[in-house]
This record gives sequence, C-alpha cells and structure tokens, in this order.
Amino acid sequence: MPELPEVEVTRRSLAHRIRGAKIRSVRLGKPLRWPLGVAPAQLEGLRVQAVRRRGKYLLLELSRGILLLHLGMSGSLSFGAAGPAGSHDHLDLCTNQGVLRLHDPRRFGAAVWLPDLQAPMARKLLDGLGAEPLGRDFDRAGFYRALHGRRAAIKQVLLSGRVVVGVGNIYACEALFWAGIRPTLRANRLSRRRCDALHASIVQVLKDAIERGGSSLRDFSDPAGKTGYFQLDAAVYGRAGQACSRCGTTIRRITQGQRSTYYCPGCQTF
DNA sequence: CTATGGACCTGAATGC
DNA sequence: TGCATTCAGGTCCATA
Repeated sequence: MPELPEVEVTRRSLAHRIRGAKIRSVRLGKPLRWPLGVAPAQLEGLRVQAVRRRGKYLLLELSRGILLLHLGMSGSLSFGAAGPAGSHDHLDLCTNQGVLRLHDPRRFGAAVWLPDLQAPMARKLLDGLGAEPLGRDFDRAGFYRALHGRRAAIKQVLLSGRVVVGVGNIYACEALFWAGIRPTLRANRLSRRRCDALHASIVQVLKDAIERGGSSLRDFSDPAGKTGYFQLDAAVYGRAGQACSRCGTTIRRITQGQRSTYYCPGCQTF
C-alpha cells in the first residue's frame, strides 16, 4: 500500500479532475474494512467539492458530508472512463466527470461516509494522529519532545503514526538509514541532534518520493493510470543481503512488531 | 497512558 | 503440476 507519498500523488492527480463532479450512482463490491455508513442512494446528487488528505486518509468533501477513503495495503484509485468492474473493484463513484474506482485486492482499505469531522467514526480514525510531516506542525522541537516520551523502538514509534503520520514501513526504514540511526534504538534515547537529523530525513524522503510520483510501490499507478511508477530506488528497503551503496556492508533484515525492518549495520550506528 | 501481538484478506513467490 | 509456507504498502483492537 501506499504510504503518504503515494496517497498524496493520488490526491493531486485526482483533485483537479474530480472537483465539481456530481455523483450519479454508487456501486459497491465486496465489503471493505468498514461499512460505507450511508445508503449509496443517499450520495446521489451530491457534488465533490475538494479532495484533502490527513495522514494516509483521503477526504472527499461532498456537498453533504465527507467521503473518507483509505487504500490499505493494496488499494489504488482510478478516475475516468471505467470498464466493467473486476472482482477487486469495491467502490465505483459514478459522476458526470468520470468514475472514481477503488481497487483493493486485500480489502484492508476503506470507504466511509461521515456527516462531518465530529462524527464518532471520524474522531475514532482521525483523532490522535500525529503531525503532518509536510506541514507546519511538524517542528523539530515538538518531534524531540514527542520522542522523549516513548520507550518503544524508534522504528515502531514512526510506524505508529502517533508522533508523525504517513511514514510507513518503506519510508521508516529509509529515513532511519539517511539519519544513521539503528531502527531498534529506543525513541527516548535519541539525542536532540539525532532527532533533528531524523526529522530532516523524514521530510526529505517523503518529498523526494512525491516528486518521483510515488515511486515506492511496484504496482502503483496514479488515478490517471499513468505508468512509469515502478522505479523503487530504496537504499535499504527490500535489499537484505545486498551491499550498502554507501559503505558496502551487507544490509540486514530483522523483524520488529511483525514487520520487516531493513537497515545497514555499517551506516546506522546511533 | 504505553507497548505488544493478533486480526483482517488476497496474491505472488518460494520450496518440496 | 500440486500444495504448503512465507511475505507484502496498514492500523484497529484486545490485553497486559
């Protein structure tokens, strides 16, 4: 799935094309993570006013309520002329400007209509999310303070989304590599200097990935169906057993919280 | 409150 | 060829 860069690339591609679109009908496929939360017919006639993002959630502002979308591990959106729905196409939002289709083989994704951001479901999903890494609220002093209160491994704190959102398994590994920090180091053991380095690495890694069009996913394509999103040029992620391009040390894979972590023992020494 | 493991689901790759 | 095992982008939830 998409981490923040893929979601943001999706958002940018979608936003200007779907803005103002009027929903004609809604087709549901197999169940996603949660029920839609409204009868599909209730969405007919509404317009899509804007597409926002919070962490890895996309928020389609409708003329009544908000449609929250999440791509889970394997989800992607397409927008345009839609062919017949396949067995992994679980939501079609048919509009006068094209069909927004959510494709998600594993169905960890979600499509939930919310009356507003105060709704219980909205609060459950969005309250407690950490800072937006590309926003003003992600400042170095706050980052240091937040890490100071955490005893878990820094890699897992990054993945939790409670300090900073949008950093998934790939970019957590990459950011730690560029900051020279061992993934297993407890978060509250990071020096102020290392926190600053990590802060910078996170911003850098995410911005780079967005510029490349969400390069991390083998099977990622943006909603316009553009190809050329296959270049994964990770420094460590998925490269266990290979030589580090910086120092030549063999990259290792370990398991943290049931997820794979990749790191270079030669470069990541803090 | 934090930290941890399990759960959800499908498909691709690997090994015997 | 078939079948079992492992792994994959996320994150909510129960439990300690």
